[in-house]
Amino acid sequence: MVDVVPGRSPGSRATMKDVAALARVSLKTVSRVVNDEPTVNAVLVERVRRAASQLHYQPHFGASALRRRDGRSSTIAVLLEDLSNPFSAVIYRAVEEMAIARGVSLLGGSFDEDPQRERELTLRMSRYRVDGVIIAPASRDHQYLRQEQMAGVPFVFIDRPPHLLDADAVLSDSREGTAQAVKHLMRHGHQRIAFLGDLASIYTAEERFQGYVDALTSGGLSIDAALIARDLRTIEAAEIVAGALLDSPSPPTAFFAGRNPLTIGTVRAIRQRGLQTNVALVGFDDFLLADLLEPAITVVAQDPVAIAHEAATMLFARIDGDDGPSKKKIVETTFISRGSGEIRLVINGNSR
Amino acid sequence: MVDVVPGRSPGSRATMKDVAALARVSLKTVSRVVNDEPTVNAVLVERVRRAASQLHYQPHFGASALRRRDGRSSTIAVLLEDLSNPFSAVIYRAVEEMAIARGVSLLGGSFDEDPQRERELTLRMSRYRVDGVIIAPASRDHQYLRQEQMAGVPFVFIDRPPHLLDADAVLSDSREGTAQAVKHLMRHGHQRIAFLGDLASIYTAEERFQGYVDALTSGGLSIDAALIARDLRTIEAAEIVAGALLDSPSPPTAFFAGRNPLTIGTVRAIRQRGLQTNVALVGFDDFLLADLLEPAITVVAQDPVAIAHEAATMLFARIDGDDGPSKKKIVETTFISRGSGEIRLVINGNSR
DNA sequence: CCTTGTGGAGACAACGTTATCTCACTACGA
DNA sequence: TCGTAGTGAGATAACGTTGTCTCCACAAGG
Repeated sequence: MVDVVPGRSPGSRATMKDVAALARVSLKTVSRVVNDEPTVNAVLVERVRRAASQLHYQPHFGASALRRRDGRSSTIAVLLEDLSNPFSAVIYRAVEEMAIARGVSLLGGSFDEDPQRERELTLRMSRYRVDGVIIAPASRDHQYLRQEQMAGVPFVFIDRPPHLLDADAVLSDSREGTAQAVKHLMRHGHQRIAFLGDLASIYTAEERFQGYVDALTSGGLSIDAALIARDLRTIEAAEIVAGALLDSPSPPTAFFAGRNPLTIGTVRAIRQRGLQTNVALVGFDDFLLADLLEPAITVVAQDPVAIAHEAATMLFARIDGDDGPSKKKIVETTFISRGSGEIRLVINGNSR
Repeated sequence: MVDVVPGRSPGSRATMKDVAALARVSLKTVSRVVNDEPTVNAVLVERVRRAASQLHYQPHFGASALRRRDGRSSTIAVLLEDLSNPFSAVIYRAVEEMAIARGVSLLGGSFDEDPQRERELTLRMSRYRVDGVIIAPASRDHQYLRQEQMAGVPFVFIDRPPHLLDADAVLSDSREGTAQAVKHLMRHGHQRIAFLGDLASIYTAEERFQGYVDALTSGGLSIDAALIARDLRTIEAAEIVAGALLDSPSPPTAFFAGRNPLTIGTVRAIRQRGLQTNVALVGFDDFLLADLLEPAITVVAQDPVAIAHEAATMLFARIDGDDGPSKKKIVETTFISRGSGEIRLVINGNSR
């Protein structure tokens, strides 16, 4: 069986014109059939269908969008911190699930906490005429998106709110979640609680730090700068810093780690020193296998699937014409006790 | 400061025509400036640039591609098993890095091992007129892509080869990697080695099973169907099956798990029974924290970044006109000993 | 002086599709 | 018999761009 179709040369595709010629109808009739318009005679519909399939006709979304009144590209952009990290990846996937039900495809991109890359990628998306954008921004100035909004592109911010821009947002309650976790450690007798955080320029990192401060302050503890390490990005950096803290003359008795890699780095540092049954640890964000470590790791879990569903729902509502005032949705965090966060302060061999 | 631009209403965008009018030049001159053609007077270039920026002009990729001779959409499709699993996510991200350097954006999609979804998503991509496709297929019949290839769309298969289609491929050496791992277990005295694998319909799952058979056969051991469990997809399923095996009258003394979730499920089953120092385990595919479990998990590691780089390089070469015969590239796996795979067979309390 | 060449810029058509208008034909009532 | 409404289908223009052709101004050469 030879898969060659008369009149088509390799490297080119059949167009409506070709289908129309083969089916002996006008271009417009093919268009009507392709778009399932009901005003076409059944005989012609059948003839067009047959011709289209014989020529392997695939409609050209771009050309169609160009001409259509609504101009929709059936495409949205999903721009996240790093598609290879689980938090971003799960969000992408959850949005994909909702988009596919609508026949919409996703243009995905990663910012890597680089504000310039955010700007370039996001503006680039407008060249594709995406119907909307879900964005976890790296920058803290989103005025440059005003023009895009005015051109009719809806934006939904996730994980981090818009700055200097009025737009929808879906956020986790990082501050409250962190405060709960730190208070939990305090209830277990800890007073020297170290904080490991990501870049202070990142909204969520700052929120978590504020939650830490909130908890200590509300418990009457003072903030000890020697126990605070910020701007940590990698497992390795956290491992080094946590190790240095543990080796210091007055080490912390508990850690709060503001992000997965920092939690893991801290686990490594604690393990290396054989302190895993003495030093408490709570991490922000759950991770696979947290329950299989010994002790299992207590965490403040986010719900990336819920965040993604909320964001996609908001975005599609906007695309469908919702022009009400911008909304802000907070998704609660969940505290999961597993052991590492329940280690009590031990002084001279006695549990307090 | 009001961000209103004369003549533009909300919901619409400036076009070249608008820019041309404002700059008092012809449409074509704007096109030349936008495309950096050198034959435009510097004064006009400046005037056009100013007008474009004043109107927040963003070129329309779609319209441009429609008209241009090459018809390139500056878009490729990256279609994987599940963007939310680390293997797929890392591949996506590595491709993204290479694409961004070329000014190409990614349309990403997940198949979830559903052949029909593969077909729908992939053909859908041709409606977007993507310049090329990287695909980790779910089906084992890719004849339906012939027409796409003939229309000039290059395909690069990763992780799994094309079937009934001539196309480039980048694969891991699953069979050899597995055989090595199973022989490693045999060298540590094991004769009853269980195999846990994914859907037999999946190419890599079948390859790994064959590697297992290769190793046993070459070592003179017989294949015991009671030790083989296939078509397992989830952590939970693996946990149940591994548990049942361990509880059986003649349990395996070692496990080979053919995929991350199966490895993790097996770890859980072994742990629950307190057998972690008695039963050996090697998993296919490395995972974060494998080294922090006790014992740490020995694995056959793949190199998703290398796979992605190879695939993207091949794809872009094709897009740039390489029309040589199809290529097949094998990326080697790496055996990483961490402890769980080095547990020796113990009989009556004596190490053999 | 005229011819020829050159470089810069505009006019126009076309990419593949859809919106709108028009027209031919049928059916039906007066 | 004719007019009228309704229906199905084609002709044409347009979406925002770029390829091609043309034209004009100016310079250089004879």
